[in-house]
Amino acid sequence: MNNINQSNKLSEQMMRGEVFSDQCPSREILKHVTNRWGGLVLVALLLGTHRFSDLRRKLSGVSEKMLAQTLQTLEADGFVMRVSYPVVPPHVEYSLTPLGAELAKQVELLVDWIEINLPRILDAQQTSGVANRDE
Amino acid sequence: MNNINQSNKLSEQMMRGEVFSDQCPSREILKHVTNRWGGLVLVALLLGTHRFSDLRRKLSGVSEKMLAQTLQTLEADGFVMRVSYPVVPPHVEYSLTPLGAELAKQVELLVDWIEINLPRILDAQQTSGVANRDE
DNA sequence: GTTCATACTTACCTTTTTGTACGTACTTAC
DNA sequence: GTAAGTACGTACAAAAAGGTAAGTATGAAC
Repeated sequence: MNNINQSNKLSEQMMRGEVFSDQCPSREILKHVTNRWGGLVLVALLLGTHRFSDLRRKLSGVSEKMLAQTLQTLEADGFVMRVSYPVVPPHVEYSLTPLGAELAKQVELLVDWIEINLPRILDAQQTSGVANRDE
Repeated sequence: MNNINQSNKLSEQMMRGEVFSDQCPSREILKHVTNRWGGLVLVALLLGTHRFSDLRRKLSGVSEKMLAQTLQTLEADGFVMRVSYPVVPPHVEYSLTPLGAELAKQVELLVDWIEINLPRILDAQQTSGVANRDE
């Protein structure tokens, strides 16, 4: 359409054909981060170590099952560290690994942008003239 | 646990209790951006205006239904602009609004981080010792 | 005149994700 | 002795998301 588009056709491909293509492992990671609770857990842990129940109370709406599952996925990805103290009642602490902290900061930027610009967005939704069937 | 955590308990709440609480509209927006195709479409459109079929070819794996649905949601949010030329065969162009471009850049940062750090992540997955039941 | 391309919509079905309710094991508080 | 708190696992159910295949309208190429 325009020559700008034409000229970086190759560089586009080089720089980031990856996520666009199915099969790429980054799509999987992105899913872990962008599913219902993944991102929220990461951002919550940016504020420091939390126990399981602390997180549950903080993320209003998570079920125990989902929180456990989310934490396990993030742990398996190497983003979250789990430390369990063998006492009764159980005491388990979750924190970010250095890798996880970097990721979490990116997620936080995105979430922050949305929160900060929420008024603009809500306004744009009004004036877009396009109806959202659901929600 | 630590006093750092204690001391910003209040400021945490002030600054970003929002997404953590259910009910907040930002959660909805976040969903539009983080579902299977939302983020990818935004990032793709950062490279310029695209026609429907261009996007379809670019995002390997999207069905027409999903692409149409995703675009409509993003349009309703005011992130994407749709311009249709009444010719035959149909010709429709999609591009980012200024608001959408800002968002898309944030998403791109996140996606880029994942792509760039994929080797580190894959490595961390190996050494995490935690198995992922699915995938 | 049959096929192709465009940008969709619709009905229907499958997969994935999320939730609910319960169980466990142990201890402290009432 | 009954309830509550802790950090989960598990079976089952519900909901949401996604996919498939077809249809629509129109004209252009073969």
